[in-house]
Amino acid sequence: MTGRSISPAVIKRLPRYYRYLGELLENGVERISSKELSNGMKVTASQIRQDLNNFGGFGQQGYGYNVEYLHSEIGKILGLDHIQTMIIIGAGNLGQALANYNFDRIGFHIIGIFDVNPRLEGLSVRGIEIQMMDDLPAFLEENRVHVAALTVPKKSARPIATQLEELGIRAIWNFTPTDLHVSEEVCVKNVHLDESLMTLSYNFRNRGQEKYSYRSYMDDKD
Amino acid sequence: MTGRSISPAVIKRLPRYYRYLGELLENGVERISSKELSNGMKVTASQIRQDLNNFGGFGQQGYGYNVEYLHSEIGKILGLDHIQTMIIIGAGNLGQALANYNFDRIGFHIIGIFDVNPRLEGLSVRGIEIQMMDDLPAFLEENRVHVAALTVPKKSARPIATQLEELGIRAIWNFTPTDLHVSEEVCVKNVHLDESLMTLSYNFRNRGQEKYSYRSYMDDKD
DNA sequence: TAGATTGTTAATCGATTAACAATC
DNA sequence: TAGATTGTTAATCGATTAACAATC
Repeated sequence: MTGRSISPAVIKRLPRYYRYLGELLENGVERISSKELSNGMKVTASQIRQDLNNFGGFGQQGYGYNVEYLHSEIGKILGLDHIQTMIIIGAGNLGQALANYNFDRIGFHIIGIFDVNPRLEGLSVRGIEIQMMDDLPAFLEENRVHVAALTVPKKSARPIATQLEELGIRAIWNFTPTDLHVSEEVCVKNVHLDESLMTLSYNFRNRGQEKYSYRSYMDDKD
Repeated sequence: MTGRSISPAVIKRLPRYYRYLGELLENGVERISSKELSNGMKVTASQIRQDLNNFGGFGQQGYGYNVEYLHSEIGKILGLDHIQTMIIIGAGNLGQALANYNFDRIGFHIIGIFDVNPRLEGLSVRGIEIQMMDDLPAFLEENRVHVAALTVPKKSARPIATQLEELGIRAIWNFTPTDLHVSEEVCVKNVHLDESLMTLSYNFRNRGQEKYSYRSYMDDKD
């Protein structure tokens, strides 16, 4: 369980498994085989078994997988089994939209929103008061923060990322349309909306040219 | 230029090339070699040359690439060389945030916002009046729409996607945390925020375990 | 026990990297 | 011309799929 590191391709599929299993759970499905999962998710059964076996065997020969158990195990792998805290840096439209999104559902609790605009000071979003960036260092002294979502204007993205790193933040969810320059210590996950839209544009304009394949699912639609 | 279809892995990298070249352009850089690009973008020079050669040769031996030319050619490949229209379905926080995001910058012009909530009727976001879903069919008769961004609640996502398909929409930018069931005719690009956050969570909790590699850039940080 | 389905090894496929001849 | 750097072919690497023995 220690040495080998898991391929990013595998990691990227786990949340989708997790979500699908969650839906099965809601529908009262107790057990499922890799073959059935394969049909429902448009992934090969072989890949599902390979993926899961990176983390140990969760199934049983002749039976398949227990939905509830598998769901909770994948949740553990993804770190969803305990509450993590998040702050939002940048209280603009996107920042406020994130604050209103229910990430508690997957174990992420938003405990602070920060901005530089004094006109926003004291306003609340979903019961969380917007604070000034100057207050951030003190806030981080008092509160353990796992993830910072970055929704500031492009031009302030890099300096603020540097500041966050200096303040000890080790995971940044980056919504700014730029690449951040932080040390290898800091995990960055980009949500580049413009790039996402551009690939949709490409696929839209060249649609019909791809030969259909199972594999294309994740590549094309994500 | 016709037959072979381009790998999704290549397509996914194009927007990032485009963005980086745009920055070089702003900084007045006229020419660049694949080696220099490689250094700046943390991708191998070999990969850059391979990627570009899927679309024909944009460079010149002994010289490298003309930044402006390459930027504009990639823009054409991605369909950014002419204005495309977009509507937003769901005028909640996320929908409004998208309406306020400047996608005109990359050639996408938002021409309509729709919702089912009558209390939103007549309100404007960035000068665009929110219309009722009932008005959508008539609107689509009058206006050519290339892309529909879907920012409705999870439970209405699938029926609305079906409706959009029936109304002739052929590209959906899906922000709902679910997979849509539409025909192969319709291009779907998912922005699954919850899944994105989950992979960040995984990487954050297992940080330091990956061996560093060039390749990991796109996989880890996107 | 017989049937089903996993866990896992082997085969295939595709994507990345390396190398180098072509050529500006 | 000599040097630089592309376009492209070949080699490597990794990820997906297939197959099957293990076993519930």
